[in-house]
Amino acid sequence: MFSKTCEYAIRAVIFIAQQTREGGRVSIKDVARGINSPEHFIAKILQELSRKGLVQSAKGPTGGFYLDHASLQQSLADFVRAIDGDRVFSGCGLGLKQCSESHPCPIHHQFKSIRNQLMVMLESTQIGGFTRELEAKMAFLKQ
Amino acid sequence: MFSKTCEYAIRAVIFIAQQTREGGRVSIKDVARGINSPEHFIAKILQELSRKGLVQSAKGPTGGFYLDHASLQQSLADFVRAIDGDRVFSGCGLGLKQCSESHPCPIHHQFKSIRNQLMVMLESTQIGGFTRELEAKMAFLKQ
DNA sequence: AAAATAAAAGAGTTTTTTGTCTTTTATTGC
DNA sequence: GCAATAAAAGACAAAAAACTCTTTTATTTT
Repeated sequence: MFSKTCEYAIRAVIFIAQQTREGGRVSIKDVARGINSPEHFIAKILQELSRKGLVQSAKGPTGGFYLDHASLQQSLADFVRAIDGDRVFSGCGLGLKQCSESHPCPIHHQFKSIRNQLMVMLESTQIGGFTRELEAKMAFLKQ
Repeated sequence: MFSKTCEYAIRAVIFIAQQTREGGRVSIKDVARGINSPEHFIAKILQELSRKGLVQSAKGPTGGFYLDHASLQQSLADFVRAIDGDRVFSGCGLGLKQCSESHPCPIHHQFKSIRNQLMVMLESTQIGGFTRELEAKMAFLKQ
């Protein structure tokens, strides 16, 4: 569904949101440990998200990653779009470039419905909304 | 959503179903032209499906690919499973190996619902069921 | 100012996926 | 039996995705 990069990105950002809920910052090392991902790989991904303004970072001692008020309210869809683009939401299920309402592939309409539901779900889910479940160990970000 | 291999596979099999609806066979060349795919690549894919008994083939002059009665009734889900496995239907949205009902990722439940709908859709769609739309040019397999 | 810390940047490597080319095997029609 | 046809098989090649390592830059603390 999503690229590995995107999976790591979402897990990382949810992790950062939880870890920094009372201010503070979290280092790449801790993120990598917290979501069980390759350290340098997740570093690259967070750099990218940082450049796009979807996560915040600070260098030096006491530095690390965190989310400002705006970032905390971004939806999962925003992060997915930033990493994987919107092929997830609008690409043809059978890979046709020209697939559209007026030139549909055989499963166009069925797929459209599924993809729309996926999009609604991702649009309506805020990245900062999982903290409680994670605290209560009712949800997990690794293994 | 699906691998390129799987996209080609589905398009190819739908094409074969349509082209051979009154008996007869269709060559790899024609399949490749009909769905606009790399000839040798789709050949590999059909070989694989042939080995698994999901499409039928015959060598030599008058040879080619076709679908027997059983294959025509297979669902899209069967072909997807044969190529991409069932990660599409059951894999974790965030890539966690251990994600499950009792050890869920934060979006486990939401994803499960979407994936189930995808599965129901693919299970309830027969590969041989698109012939009419294709004939009427209300659906397309290339461009 | 110097040392320590932590992200940013850049340049790889490895693995997987996608795609190509050549040879072999089976079947048909003459 | 021979030539032609078409799929099967196997070995490569290219591109993309996933991952690693090293150096640089910015910041803080002492």
